[in-house]
Amino acid sequence: METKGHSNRQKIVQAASRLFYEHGYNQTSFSDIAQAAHIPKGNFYYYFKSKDQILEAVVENRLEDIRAMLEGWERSITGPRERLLRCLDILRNEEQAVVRYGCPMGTLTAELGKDQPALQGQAREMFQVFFIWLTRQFEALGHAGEARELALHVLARMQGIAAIAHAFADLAFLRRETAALRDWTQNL
Amino acid sequence: METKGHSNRQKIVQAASRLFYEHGYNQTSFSDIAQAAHIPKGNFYYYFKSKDQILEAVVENRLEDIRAMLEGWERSITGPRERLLRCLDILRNEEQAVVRYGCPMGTLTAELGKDQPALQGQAREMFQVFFIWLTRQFEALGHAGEARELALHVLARMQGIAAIAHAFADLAFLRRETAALRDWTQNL
DNA sequence: GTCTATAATGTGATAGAC
DNA sequence: GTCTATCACATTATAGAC
Repeated sequence: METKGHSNRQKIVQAASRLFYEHGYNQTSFSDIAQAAHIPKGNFYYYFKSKDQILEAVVENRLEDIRAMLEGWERSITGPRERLLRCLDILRNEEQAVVRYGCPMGTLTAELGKDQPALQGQAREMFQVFFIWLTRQFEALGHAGEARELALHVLARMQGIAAIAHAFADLAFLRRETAALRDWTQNL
Repeated sequence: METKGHSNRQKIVQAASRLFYEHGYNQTSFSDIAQAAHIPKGNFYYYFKSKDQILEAVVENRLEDIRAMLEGWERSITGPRERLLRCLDILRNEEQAVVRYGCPMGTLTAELGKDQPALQGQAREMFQVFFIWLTRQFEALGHAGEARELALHVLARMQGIAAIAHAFADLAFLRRETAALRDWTQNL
């Protein structure tokens, strides 16, 4: 339970999370993280025994953020359709980052899925949290029988938008396709 | 012009292409490639001066394959709609590999897009070739005014399917969503 | 808890004999 | 053209002083 944690530990996790997103997990070295977090290299084996464990902490940290965000929407947004639309807005709100670095969940999961199955299992959990939340929204919308299929469909559409927007660095495409996905959700 | 090339050079390119796909570019070392190609490490600086140049050759090799495939369809398949459907079939034909390793173009472009812009430019060319070909099919289908948008839409849908199928190792999802994309194409 | 020094390994790359 | 030996460097990781 690292609910709070020491300031140093938090600094490491946040620096690592950013670097993993911007440069990828394998391309980020201990030295990179230490430098970005302003922590001497050797010191941070006090907090983490291996690079794997930093990723674990990073994913755990992101999961907490995602869960807090989704639970916040459950409380602050009344209808399931409005909640779904709010979810799609992520792409627009993060459009600069998406065009530059892709989707933080998608690119990490893809990278680890190649040959680090244990680590990918961790990363996939982020998708799982979204999947469960989306499924609940579609059920509330009256699509109980196909809620899981619709949830995966939306996840895939969002991943595709992020992937192509990133590949072509195409902001207009991201906006256009996000709008189309909003329309699809409206007319569902 | 390495149309044919020495047997050794071809062995290196093919081994590297497979390893880049299965383990990622950054996670594949010179030693890995040398071992897989049964070529002594030192020897292959005779063929390539750097790791970048191997990637360049790999992408060039894949581009030739892609172009040959698309041109083959132009000759062997009469209607543009049938050609589009044939293109979607890639996902089904490669379903095992997609579930295991994701899309060869998408995962490579995503990896390099993080912080190797020069190399990403190479990889993106593969998407570009598909994009141009798809655009031509939609024009032939009578959608000249929105052919480019439709082409990118299809690319994104395919990328999304591959990404989620890979993330969840979900073969049923891949088949279901590919079928849905086929329907979309049929009714266009 | 914090930091320095350094070990052990693997990396991309080179020189030069055959 | 082919292969051996090896370089310089960066990497993850550890031991131990403070």
